[in-house]
Amino acid sequence: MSPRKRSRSSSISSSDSQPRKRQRSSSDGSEPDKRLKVYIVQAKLSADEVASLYALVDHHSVNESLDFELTPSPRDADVIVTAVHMRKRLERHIDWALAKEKPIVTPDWLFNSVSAGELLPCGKFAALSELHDETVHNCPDGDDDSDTAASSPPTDSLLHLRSPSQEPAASADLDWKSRYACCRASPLVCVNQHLVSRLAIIRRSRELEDDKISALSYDHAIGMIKSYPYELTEDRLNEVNSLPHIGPKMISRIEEYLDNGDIEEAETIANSQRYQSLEAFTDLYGVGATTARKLYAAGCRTFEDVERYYGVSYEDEAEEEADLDDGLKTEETDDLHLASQHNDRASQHNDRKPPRPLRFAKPKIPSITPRVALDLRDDLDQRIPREEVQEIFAVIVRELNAVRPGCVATIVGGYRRGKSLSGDVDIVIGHPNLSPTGKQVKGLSSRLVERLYERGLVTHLMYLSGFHAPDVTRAAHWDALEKALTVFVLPGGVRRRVDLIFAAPEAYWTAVVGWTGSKTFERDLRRWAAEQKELKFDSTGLTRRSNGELLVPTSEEDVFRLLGLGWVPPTLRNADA
DNA sequence: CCGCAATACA
DNA sequence: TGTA
DNA sequence: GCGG
Ligand SMILES: O=c1ccn([C@H]2C[C@H](O)[C@@H](COP(=O)(O)OP(=O)(O)OP(=O)(O)O)O2)c(=O)[nH]1
Ligand SMILES: [Mg+2]
Ligand SMILES: [Mg+2]
Repeated sequence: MSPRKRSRSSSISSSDSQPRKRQRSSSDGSEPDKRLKVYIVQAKLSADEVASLYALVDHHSVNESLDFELTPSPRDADVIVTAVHMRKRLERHIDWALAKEKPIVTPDWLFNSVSAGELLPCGKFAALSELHDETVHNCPDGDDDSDTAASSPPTDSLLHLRSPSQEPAASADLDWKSRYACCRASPLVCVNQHLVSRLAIIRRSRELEDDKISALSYDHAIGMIKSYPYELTEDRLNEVNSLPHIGPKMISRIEEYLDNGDIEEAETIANSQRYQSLEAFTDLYGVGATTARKLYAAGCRTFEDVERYYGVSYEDEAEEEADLDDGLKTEETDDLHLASQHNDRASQHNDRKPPRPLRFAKPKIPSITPRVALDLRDDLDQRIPREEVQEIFAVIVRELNAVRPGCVATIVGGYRRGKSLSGDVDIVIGHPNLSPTGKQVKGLSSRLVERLYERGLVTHLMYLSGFHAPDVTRAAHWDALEKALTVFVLPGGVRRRVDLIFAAPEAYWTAVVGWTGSKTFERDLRRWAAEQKELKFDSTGLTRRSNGELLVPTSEEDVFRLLGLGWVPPTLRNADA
């Protein structure tokens, strides 16, 4: 989202970069394609285990740093995975001379590498002890021979360097003049970034003031400028003027910017008490624009005011335990509740719905209340460095594989688009092959969250979907996704928002696309699908509008193909400011 | 003039 | 109304 | 605020 300011202290410090002269390296340093070829010896593996391994490998998986590929021939393999431990047994599948030239590892090497987010040293995973030395020598871990073993800086090197740059080149038919963000290439930082960040202030103000349509217009204009490949100058005005979503109003904004190096309204807004207060209030989880305006109208200007308003700290939480999660609890001062229960009276007295949605097991996981949100603020308003995102991801994958081995997971959200700091961690979890309607994932959501909670890794649960009473009135396959929105903490660490999205196999790739963003990119994907292709796209799937037929993509690229779109790598989906 | 992404859940 |  |  937008750069969060350190609220609190005044200092206006507009630290935005000035109009750039810097050339962005156009070639975008893509790698010479380092896909690691994996050969899997099926012997001694159950069908399930084989399927799991194939799933891991086949879906290049986990994050962009690891890129596997199945190979049908051991001779072409960079690594051979087997559960066989004896020479005689292995020789039935692989020529011994060949075996000595390859790293021969156990399936655990693959799982653990995926968990760690990097290729691990093979030593501990040698499948045959008598080939241990050869295996170590041929191991694809780290960089060839330099053998810094990658063990000292555990989850770094490979990952950190490779993730921001992206893999396959963007499709040729991207067009910066298109009116859909999903047809354009939008880098994280564009050549006119300073202008973009000024427009973003106006946009944000419109949003806070509940002028959604105006905000949308600025979203569109910002998106156009983000993908405009030239530095804006007077002589480009004509060209820019002819761009979609750039009308008279936006042109006047741009002209003002070119003349004065800034936009006055943006400056005024940014300096206004109201804007600063509203912006700060919405940093509180559960406080949106509407609530922020109400707080402001109630006289609040600073966080101290809000704390007072909601009843200051301490608040013995003795009575907190007693009440159940969704019975309304008249909390806080009479007027402003954070978004919460607005049970229409109908269901209030009516015992229609399942009396107990089968409450999450034993010790209830704390949910979010206004007080909790205030307590969490100091942690949650800190943004998350990439390295920590990877760390959190590795832990979650580790726990996930304990709960359901063979799952595939991908970090999505801003991280995947290359942001160096993220507001939260978004993870899509799937089990790409196997089982028609996600029997593998259903219910996984609560099981994983329970486990994380028991281990002290999840402290709060603000949202959990996935239990379904036999409610008939469910149109599409909305149950193709389960979500858990959590507060997660590594031992001794800062508490972080972590979103877990569990996808049924047929929804896995649309979920990846749907959760990679950016937000404007997503809206335009849906618009494109509807307006140009008579398709309906959302993170649960892609359907034909005529007959509702479900189109099931087999890869992320396939999602774009089915939509009739050129490939846009995640790092070029940054259509928002 | 009308539509602008999408939609279940708390 | 807020959330992804 | 803009596109159709
Ligand atoms: O209204 C929304 C909000 C989110 N998303 C998708 C796109 C977005 O990229 C993704 C993850 O949402 P999140 O709020 O985590 O945003 P982000 O892009 O990951 O940025 P941040 O670094 O703030 O988490 O979910 C939508 O499609 N519509
Ligand atoms: Mg995110
Ligand atoms: Mg998120």
